[in-house]
Amino acid sequence: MSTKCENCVIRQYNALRVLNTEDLVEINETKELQSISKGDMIFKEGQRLSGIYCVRNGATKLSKITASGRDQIIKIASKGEILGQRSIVCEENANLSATALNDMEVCFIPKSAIKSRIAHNPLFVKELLVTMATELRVADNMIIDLSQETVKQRLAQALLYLKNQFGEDPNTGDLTLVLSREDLAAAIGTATESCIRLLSDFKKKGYITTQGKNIKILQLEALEELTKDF
Amino acid sequence: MSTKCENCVIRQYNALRVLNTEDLVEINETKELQSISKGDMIFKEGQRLSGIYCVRNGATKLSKITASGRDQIIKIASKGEILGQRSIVCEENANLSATALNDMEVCFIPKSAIKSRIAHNPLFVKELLVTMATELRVADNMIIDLSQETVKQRLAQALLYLKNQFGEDPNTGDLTLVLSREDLAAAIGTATESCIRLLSDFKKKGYITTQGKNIKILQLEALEELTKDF
DNA sequence: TTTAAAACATGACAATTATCACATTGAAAA
DNA sequence: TTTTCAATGTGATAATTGTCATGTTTTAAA
Repeated sequence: MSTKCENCVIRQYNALRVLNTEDLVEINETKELQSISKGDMIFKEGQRLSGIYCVRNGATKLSKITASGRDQIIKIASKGEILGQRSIVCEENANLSATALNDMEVCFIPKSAIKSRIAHNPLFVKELLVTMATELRVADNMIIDLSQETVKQRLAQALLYLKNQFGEDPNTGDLTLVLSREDLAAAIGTATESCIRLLSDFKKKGYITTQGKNIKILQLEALEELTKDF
Repeated sequence: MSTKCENCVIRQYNALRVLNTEDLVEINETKELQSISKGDMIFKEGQRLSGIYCVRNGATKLSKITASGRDQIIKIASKGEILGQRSIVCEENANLSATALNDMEVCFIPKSAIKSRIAHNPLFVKELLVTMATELRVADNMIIDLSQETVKQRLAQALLYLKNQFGEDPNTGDLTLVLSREDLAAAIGTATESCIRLLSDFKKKGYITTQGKNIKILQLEALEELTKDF
């Protein structure tokens, strides 16, 4: 896979797709390819960002940790998604932390290059706007889920989301994106023990099987049924 | 207060502020001033919007109702805020319903006029982008609150928010924006009965007094203390 | 003003979920 | 390989919150 922005296919997934060759050449000259190891933090809540990160490979959690010590995952970003664009647009410090869920490759694009595109390329701004508006809808719906659905329903939803978004191993049938029980709990907004307990429950009922951290969905329909409110 | 967009001070509060006179004259010709009575729905989740609404007076709740019958308030919008811009930007149906919390005056601006500004005024798009990005931060933080704070903490926060955002009656000291117990419960994501019970609790402790739907904050510090996690 | 309906309030109870304690497993390092 | 530590898993229990029932008050309409 080419590391030149002009030839990069990743950008088809995000707002960078609308940039012309001239813009892309300029971004390519300033960007920096970075390798991030599983568990490493790309940036931390409250930190001033000096650019955005375009995910080439791997997945990251965007989360916030509170005084009570537990953290809540707002979003899982993967291939093609951009991190930090909200902060750059608002000229604010990061509101969330980004932590690698597995080994990652990201392209760091300095703030100046992005700001310059925002200033001169209206089409790019429009694309950013649509992206941000879509993220807002997703966040609003997450608010609804958190306030209206039980932990069991949210776990079922999360498993279906992981299957749809990241797929299953063609050999084993296990969910491709492997989360620790702690991260899975943080994604659905519950205590780790509650999450584990419900996974055991799902196992007992034959909806899933587990092997270490790996999870395999056996009865898709049962999980889908759970997500419906009666 | 003038009803001509060119002279309207309300637009200082939103993205319309960056439009030039020419743009404003065009919008003024197509806009329509509407009166909305308390309790009326401006638009409903799933509905196709034919424009945006600029709030001149009054307040509205943006909420979503689920199959289980309860609704969750995502946001309270008031003077100067724009409703429906997310849907227009994404060309999607409304994700939330907007219901008047008191009598309102809104300016309806047809989709075509807004789309035309988006197409030709990069500065306007940039402003929309910043607005949307800010709303996204607010939504993300609401997710954190819902998952990490207790109902009691969220109620304390909501009361403080109502005071800061809408103020208190200079005579009585009551919170200016009056919400039904049901709406207050929907705002903090709990059952109406739980909300009422906690209000009674706050009364017993002397933090607040109530008279009908009116609430007066007596001990600001006590409520602020509650919002802190130990 | 009277009456009906809606909103508010509280008790009793059940369900959900968190917390603490501790056992077991698995993964990584010595 | 052995050892060590973190992650996973389970039980017991408590705290929080939701639900249902029912009475009271307020509001709006006849």
